[in-house]
Formats: sequence, structure tokens, C-alpha cells
Amino acid sequence: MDMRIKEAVELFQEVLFYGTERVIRSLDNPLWEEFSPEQMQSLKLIDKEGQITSARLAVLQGVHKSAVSNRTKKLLQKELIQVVQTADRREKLLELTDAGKSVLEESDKLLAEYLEKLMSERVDDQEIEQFLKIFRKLSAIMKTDGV
Amino acid sequence: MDMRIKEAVELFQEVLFYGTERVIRSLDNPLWEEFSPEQMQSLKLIDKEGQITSARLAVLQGVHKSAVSNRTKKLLQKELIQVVQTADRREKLLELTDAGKSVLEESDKLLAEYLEKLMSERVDDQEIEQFLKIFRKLSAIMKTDGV
DNA sequence: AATGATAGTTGAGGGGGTAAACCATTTATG
DNA sequence: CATAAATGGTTTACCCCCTCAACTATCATT
Repeated sequence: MDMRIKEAVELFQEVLFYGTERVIRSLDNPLWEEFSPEQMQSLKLIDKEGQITSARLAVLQGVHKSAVSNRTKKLLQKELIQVVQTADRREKLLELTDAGKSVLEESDKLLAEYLEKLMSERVDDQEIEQFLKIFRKLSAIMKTDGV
Repeated sequence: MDMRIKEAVELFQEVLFYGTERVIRSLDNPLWEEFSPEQMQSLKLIDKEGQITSARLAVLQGVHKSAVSNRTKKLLQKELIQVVQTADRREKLLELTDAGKSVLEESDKLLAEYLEKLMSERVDDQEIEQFLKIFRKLSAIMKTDGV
């Protein structure tokens, strides 16, 4: 039992904390070089909600509103998102532009190809099921507490 | 099959790309606030190898040598590592100081407690086995290609 | 000795983040 | 109704991370 925890600690650090970072950095597709992971995540979240406020985006990404404000400015410059004014003139709703939508689609497509290739090469069918199961669980856990 | 890939893409992004970051940021232990994840990873790698060169550390972390040089300077200032001169006077071997070792130990202990609590609460025994199995596989995949 | 390769450092430029101060606007309350 | 309090965002200062290219120092080769 103790050994298992020890192994789990090593694996969690290796895979989650450091491995992913290394992998992201090594992605050499121009799309992933032009837009940061956090920017891509913003697009994804905005897309999911259709329209979203800065404040909510900050909660979903788990960062301060100033971080979102900063990122939003960059996405606006790149013309991937646009702002819609609401009745409450303090708040601004963010939504994707057509360019933003196609960047997001393209990114998902690339990632899908990547994973599909990887899985077919190195992971058998039964393992894929287990992958999904474990990742569903992780996703659920990460959403409630932090891990 | 197509649906599974689609779900896998979502889950990978949610868990690996964004979830982990969010979790790391939410860790409120002073240890994790004082030292960045990359700094902790450096300590872990230096510990594993006993003594290590800048160049090798860069390869293991998957970053440019300048990034390592920069980080090394900070770890030296915090007195977590020290430099040993070799015959080849161009290269410097890094090794942990006693302070560095105890920081690393403390960090591993905290993480172990964290995971243990988490697992016992939300994950049953059989799932833990699956977790380990999947993460071993992921770790292996990440080490060879990037994901 | 001269050329070339190797180990690290430095500096510019851009990504990420926090925290606190600061507008603007809306809501609540005396 | 007017003033105080709360809310949504922006800005600024400061820190960490990274890459890329230029540069120093040292070792190895020819």
C-alpha cells in the first residue's frame, strides 16, 4: 500500500506536472506555436458557453480576472474573439469570431489525428477503454476540489 | 470509434493541458508557493542523478539550456543546490544541498499525503490499480515521443 | 597554432500568473 | 433621492516560464 502511494506520487508528478508541459512544448504545429495553450483553452470555453463574461472565464480557468483581461486583449488583437455589450454597461460578453471558430476546429482536428495515430500505434483497444474511464474520473475530481 | 476519439480529445485537453495547471495553481501549501513546479522538478532530477550537468538537465526537462541556466541561478540563490567543478572546466556539476534534499523530501511527503487522502476518499482499490497501469503507460509514451 | 565543437551565460522579447489600486456602473440603503 | 457598497474590468508592478541568438570560455582536432 505504501509502495503504491509512492509510485503514484512519482507517476503523477512525471505525467501530470512535467510530462504534459514537455509534450506541449514539443508540439511543432504552427497552430500551437501561434496560440498558447491558455489562449486555446479560452477559445474552447467561450465556444462551449457561446457568450461568456470575463469573470466567469476567470473562474473556469482558475485564474484572476486580471489574467483574463490580459489574455482577452491578445485574443482581440488576433481577432479570434469579439465583444458584445450588454444592458449592464459594466460587463462585456465575449464570443468567438469566425476566425476564432476555425482556429478551434482546426486545433481539435489536429489533436484528434495526433491521438488517433498514437492510440492505434501503442495502445490496444481494451486499454483505450481504461484510459477513458480513468480520465473521466480525473476530470470529475479536478473539477470539484483541486486534485 | 469516432466518438471515442472525440471524447478522448476533450478529456486529454481538460485533464492534461488545463486541469493540472489549475490544480497546481490552487495548491496552497507554502512550499509550493515558494518554489515553482519547474524548480521542484529540477531538484527531483538532480536528486535522481546525484550530480548532473546543465546540458543534461535541459534534455530531461525538455527546455533550452538558457532556461536551465536561469533556473539554476535561482536555485543557487535559494541555496538548494551547489556547484562542483570538474576536470573539464567548462562544465559544472549540480548537486543538492542538505536544504535542497529536505525541501524535496518535504514536497514528496506532502504530495503523498494529498494523493492518499484523495484516493481513499474517491477512488476504490481496483481503480487505483487501473490508475497506476494507465499512468505507467502514459509515462512511457511521454518519455519516447512527445505524447 | 588555428579551427571547430562544446558548456554555460546573457539579453531581448513574449507567454503565463498574482495582488492591489483604480474606473465605471449598478445596487442597496439610510 | 443621495450616498455608500458591491460588482465587472483594466492597469501596473513584479515574478516565473520559455525561445533564440549572440557571446565567452575551454577543450579537442587537425
